[in-house]
Amino acid sequence: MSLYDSLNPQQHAAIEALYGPILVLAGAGSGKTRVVTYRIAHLLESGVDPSAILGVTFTNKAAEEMKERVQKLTHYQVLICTFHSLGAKILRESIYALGYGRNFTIYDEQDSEKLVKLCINELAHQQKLDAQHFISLISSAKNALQDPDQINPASLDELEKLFPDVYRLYQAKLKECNAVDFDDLLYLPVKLFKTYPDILDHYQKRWSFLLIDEFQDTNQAQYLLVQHLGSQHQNVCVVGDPDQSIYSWRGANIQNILGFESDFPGAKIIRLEQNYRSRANILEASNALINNNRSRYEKNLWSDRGAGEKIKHFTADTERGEADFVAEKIRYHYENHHISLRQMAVFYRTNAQSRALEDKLLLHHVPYVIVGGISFYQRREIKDILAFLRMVQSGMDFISFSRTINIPKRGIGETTIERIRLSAAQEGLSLMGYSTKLIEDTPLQYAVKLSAKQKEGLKSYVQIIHELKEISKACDIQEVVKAAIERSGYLEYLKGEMESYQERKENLNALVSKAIEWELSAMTPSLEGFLEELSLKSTLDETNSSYDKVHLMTVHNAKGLEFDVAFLAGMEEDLFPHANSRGSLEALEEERRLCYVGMTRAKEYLYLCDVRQRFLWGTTRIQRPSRFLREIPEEYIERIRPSFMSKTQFTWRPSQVETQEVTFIDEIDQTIPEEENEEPLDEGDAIFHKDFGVGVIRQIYEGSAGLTYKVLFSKDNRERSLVARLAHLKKLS
DNA sequence: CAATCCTGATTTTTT
DNA sequence: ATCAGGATTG
Repeated sequence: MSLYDSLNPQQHAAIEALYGPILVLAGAGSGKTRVVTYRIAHLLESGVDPSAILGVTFTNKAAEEMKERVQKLTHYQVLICTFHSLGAKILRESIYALGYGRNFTIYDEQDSEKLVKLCINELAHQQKLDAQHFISLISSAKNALQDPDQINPASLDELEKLFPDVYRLYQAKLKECNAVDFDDLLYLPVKLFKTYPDILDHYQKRWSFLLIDEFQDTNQAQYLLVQHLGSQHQNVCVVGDPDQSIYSWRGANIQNILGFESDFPGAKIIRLEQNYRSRANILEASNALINNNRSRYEKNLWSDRGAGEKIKHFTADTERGEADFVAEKIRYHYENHHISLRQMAVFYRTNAQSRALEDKLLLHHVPYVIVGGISFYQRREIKDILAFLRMVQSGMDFISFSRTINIPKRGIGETTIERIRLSAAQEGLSLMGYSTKLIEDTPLQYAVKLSAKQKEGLKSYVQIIHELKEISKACDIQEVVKAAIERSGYLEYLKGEMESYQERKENLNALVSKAIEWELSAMTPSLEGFLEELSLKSTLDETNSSYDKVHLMTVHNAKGLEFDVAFLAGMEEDLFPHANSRGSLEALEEERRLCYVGMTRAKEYLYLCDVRQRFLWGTTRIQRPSRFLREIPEEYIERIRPSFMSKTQFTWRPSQVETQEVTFIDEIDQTIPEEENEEPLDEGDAIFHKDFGVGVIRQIYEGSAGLTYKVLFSKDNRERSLVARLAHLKKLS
């Protein structure tokens, strides 16, 4: 079999044993994805039915990548999905046994929070309780598979006394809305399997070969899901690396990887220890770092890719200096090593750090893309339209009802909404069913009194939903989405807020495009399926990834990726390791694993940066270098002085780079003579900038590159420093 | 009772 | 800035 010749003996062993449980301990860069895809290929070659194979990953990105690679290798379609979409799939088919309808809605955190607040208000009357806190309590309870009755009251403090009641009511309300939350997607299937062995049996027979990726990040519910599905046939292959477990705060349990051996007796254990990714300097430095963790299984990753360059460590004065350094080094590698920008990445611990980096990259004309930043689907306008669509789908979904009923303004406020909810429940009707009766003047035992205006409004609302329902029966998804935007009068409603109208409108257009795209790609397109997909995907796919851009992301987001050049920014105490890990050895060790993940992403060049002074949490703080810097032996590190700072700063632009911001680069490059800026600008002036929109000048000062404006732009609330002679600023009013 | 205006907090990581 | 929560107004 020539296909497998390229594998090393350990990889080979992981692929050969088709039956029985296997635990693959795959170190960073040891060809894990390769093993999984080849294993699937081998299964198919041995005559296993493609529909009998189930691959489970942690992220959508990983699932898609693996699906694609299997498709390329074998030309078969194999079911590979995330834990959450697997849960959704199982529930769509079998949730009726738990008393929900199969067209249930999936609530995101915002939706859940609203519901939790309702519960708290109902139970705790005047008392003010922290909804966020209760949400996390509910989430951990579900991850630990605890029902409200199983909560130990002794473990609760004074403010948490009501927790079991809130949890119980919350769960009841979810059911009333025919909705499930994120955690339910794991929790309910396990419950289903426990209660109904025949349903479990069905799934055990359906998927007789399981492959689980990133096993170190599974929580209790996910683990039990795997255990249930695999307990009969035992054909379970799990792949993971305990050193890369970085989601314990979400309930991930490293012990799962240990427990595997006892739950699946006779499991074959295979270690992949050859790293094909990084240069030895990078790999050995990472090994040295992770060795500082006390609770850890010995492992020795090695690389034969040669020592490579030493890791560079740079200390900047401020976060702007740090960003300048990053931009400069990106330029250096791009020009001298001809490394494409997409092969370079900047990692940071917290999302907030991206601001300074973005500013400087823009200034230096370095094309970049932020991976997994602000979520597209969490934007208000998107959520509003989706809520309309959910009402079409279900009619019981209170959260979506209360979100949309007063859009546009119909004079129906919170109080009326709550009354409708209550009365509908008392009548035993769905929200839509009750509303229909109400406007038809059908005699009701519990009728909500409405003013003429409210009644008129409710009438038009019900009519819109009915119309959309008709359209959804007859038309494509994209037509329904378009209709939801048009019939609801949403654009007119948006015009009330002139500020962001254009942007929001564009987002809605993007939603329509997404619907078109989805229709083309899905095998059996349905509105239900479309909504489900959107609920489970937090970010809009970067379809423009064909552009050559530097990738910016949090270290968490970097897992599973690799780059020729990687920067770890903000290597400072209280930032990385994060302040919240102070005093907890476990949390600190997780930070260290996170740092390990970040470092091992780099193939050729790795930069670690820290800053003496950083604007953080509202103030400028003096920062100390991260302990992680000290934990890396000197021999692997080269310290860099800030002497490189040349005046080339503002002149570089990637020459053959194809970017979306072509116009931006071209325009900003034509330096305008200063006298053309006829209107003198002052601090406090409102200005308009071609690329950033409206802003206010916060400060004018003499910077290293000349007169500089510090401008706060309202579009994204970011402060950017603009060199006066390059900036196109028009004074407003 | 709804709509509008004001205040204060906001930043760890995410399916 | 934006969002949520609270007070005020109509």
